[in-house]
Amino acid sequence: MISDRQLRILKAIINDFIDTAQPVGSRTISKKYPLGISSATIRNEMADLEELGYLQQPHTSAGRIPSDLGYRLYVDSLINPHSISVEEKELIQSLLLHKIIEATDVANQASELIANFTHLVSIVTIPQFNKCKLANLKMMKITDAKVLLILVTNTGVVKSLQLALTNTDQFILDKISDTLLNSLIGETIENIDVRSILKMKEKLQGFGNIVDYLIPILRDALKGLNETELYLKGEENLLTISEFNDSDKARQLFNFFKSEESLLELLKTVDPNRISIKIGSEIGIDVLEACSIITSSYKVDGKSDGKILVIGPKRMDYGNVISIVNYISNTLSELFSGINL
Amino acid sequence: MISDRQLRILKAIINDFIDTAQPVGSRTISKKYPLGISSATIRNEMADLEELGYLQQPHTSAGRIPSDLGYRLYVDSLINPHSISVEEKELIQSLLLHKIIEATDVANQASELIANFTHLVSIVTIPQFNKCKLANLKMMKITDAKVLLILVTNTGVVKSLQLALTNTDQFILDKISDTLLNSLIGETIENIDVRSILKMKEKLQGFGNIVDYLIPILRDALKGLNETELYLKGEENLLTISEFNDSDKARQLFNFFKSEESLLELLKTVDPNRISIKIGSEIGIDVLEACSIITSSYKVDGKSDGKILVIGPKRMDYGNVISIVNYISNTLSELFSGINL
DNA sequence: GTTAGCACTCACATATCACGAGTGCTAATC
DNA sequence: GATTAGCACTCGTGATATGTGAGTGCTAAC
Repeated sequence: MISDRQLRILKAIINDFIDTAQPVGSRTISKKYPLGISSATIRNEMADLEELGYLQQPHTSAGRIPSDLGYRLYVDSLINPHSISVEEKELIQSLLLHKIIEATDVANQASELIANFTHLVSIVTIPQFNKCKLANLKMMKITDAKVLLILVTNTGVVKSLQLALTNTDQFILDKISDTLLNSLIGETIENIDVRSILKMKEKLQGFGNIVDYLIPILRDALKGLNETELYLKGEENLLTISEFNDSDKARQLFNFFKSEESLLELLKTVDPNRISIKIGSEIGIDVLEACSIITSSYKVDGKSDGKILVIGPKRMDYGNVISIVNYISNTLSELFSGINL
Repeated sequence: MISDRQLRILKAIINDFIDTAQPVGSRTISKKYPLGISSATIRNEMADLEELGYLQQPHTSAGRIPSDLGYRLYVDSLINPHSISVEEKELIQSLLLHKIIEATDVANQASELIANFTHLVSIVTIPQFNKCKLANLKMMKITDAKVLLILVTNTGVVKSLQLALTNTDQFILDKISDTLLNSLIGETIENIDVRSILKMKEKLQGFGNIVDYLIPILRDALKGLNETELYLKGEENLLTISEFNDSDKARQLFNFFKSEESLLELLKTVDPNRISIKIGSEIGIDVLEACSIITSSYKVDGKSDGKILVIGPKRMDYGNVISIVNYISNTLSELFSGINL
């Protein structure tokens, strides 16, 4: 087992390393942290902590740095609780709750906010639109060949889709829109299948051929809605992180972030039920060996749906990141559940 | 004056430098380029070219690199004409002309395309929406407190704006939308002022108080439309460019790109009438001293409006970039003028 | 159990050196 | 007179040696 004093020393070492990015020596600890013990004693404890696997030495005559196991212990029991300031909360509220209407904009803005507050890389996905219920629907003529289909969910999320529909008239589009809305309102988007559209064809006797033409287009358009979209922000922050300012490391990470498949794969591993932290090798991805990932999710109508992910070096300010992720995920949950709309 | 042979040598040197990023020596030129003269002769000519200011020597015993003046001569008269392949054209067409409907998406996609094709940094701005004519308009209820105003221009560009409007009914919104559209159709967005909205108030006698409430909201929403929006893509490409893989240089550029004001300032200098190239010091911005910028613009309804900007190292493949920028700007001009819609 | 003291280690910074790519100049050649 | 071969010279780069110091582990004293 690990003693109380060892824990305090470990915490001091990790805090110092998070600050300085340099291997921490025993003298540094004894001078900077008021533990009331000499550097020699700390040296002994450090040797023990290394044997236990919580620390490691880059080379014989260097100080210690935390191992993944050390970080694990740290995040599980040692991080300083943090809470974000009122000003930050107000900024988040004002940016997320006002002036934004499309789900994509919300996710985009949220991701930007997280990246700016943490100075790390952030990913936010938008909730699976097709699990929401339809609340409003309109078709608008755009040009002679294009029609815009606009869908609004009961959670206040807007999606617009382009349909290739020639020779239509706005009057007819309005009629069809109204009929469609009346038959489909309250239905979840994913349940809007050809069957339910066909049913409504009867009600539109006068417009038979347009409806025939519309059905497959509508079906294809709705199918496209269940792709996961993700919003990645703050890549540029990687450049200011000493771990990655070897431009090769940075490039590797940039390339990883460029590949949407890799990111989707990574997103699949997010535990939707709680904030979770993965450290270095725990992530299981070579490129991210030097990183830690903090994940969370937010709920739409009580069901967990959208995901939040922050990627940074292992020596990140976990307390701070957690509090920000937490606050944003709560805000998004409220937002998409319509509480604040 | 500069002789024909000197021109050929200068061209060879710049081409080689663009390839290798290394100072070019006389022997390299004599071996790689079939100019039919010996390295000694080339050496003499290079000394002359340096005296004329077209070349410079990083240090005494190194080869030559082009000066800004050398690049200037090169882009003015020596670049190899390039034309993009049919496959590339098709890719651009298919990505820009299909599935996209909002102006923001078009600019976003175009910028992404340019960045991918050139492996450089690209900026595309969207046309001043408020100079276009209104073609369609609808208001949609989203939640009890929010209404979505959707505007469509005669060029097929869609903009949606959120209005804070409580206690409305979709039926009333439809009525108001129709009346608004009827009075405003064909009007340029910037001409839709309070006066014209007021005029239409008469026609909506039954909805007096809602209209009163709506007018200031509408005015504010329309005011927000003339902000320049810009889409920056390809920053990550900077990392693979040897000029910037000193992570400090890269960071400086990333910071520059982060600052929207700097970029808007830069965009102001774009000559709307033709493709233009600025090299290094010609740009007049310290951070971009090592860069060249290629700018162009595209037209909406015959008036030049949107801007395109490519930023890269001085030793970029000018011919290639020009052809891509050219093609994209033409495609966007067509797109926003509705020819292909 | 704690701490002072000391020999030891090793990354990092600095100085030194050899190499070679590239130059300018001169003299021979076409 | 233009071109080219030849050669001494320059100087950045990369390799090698050297010194410094932060930090360690261990021992012995407290």
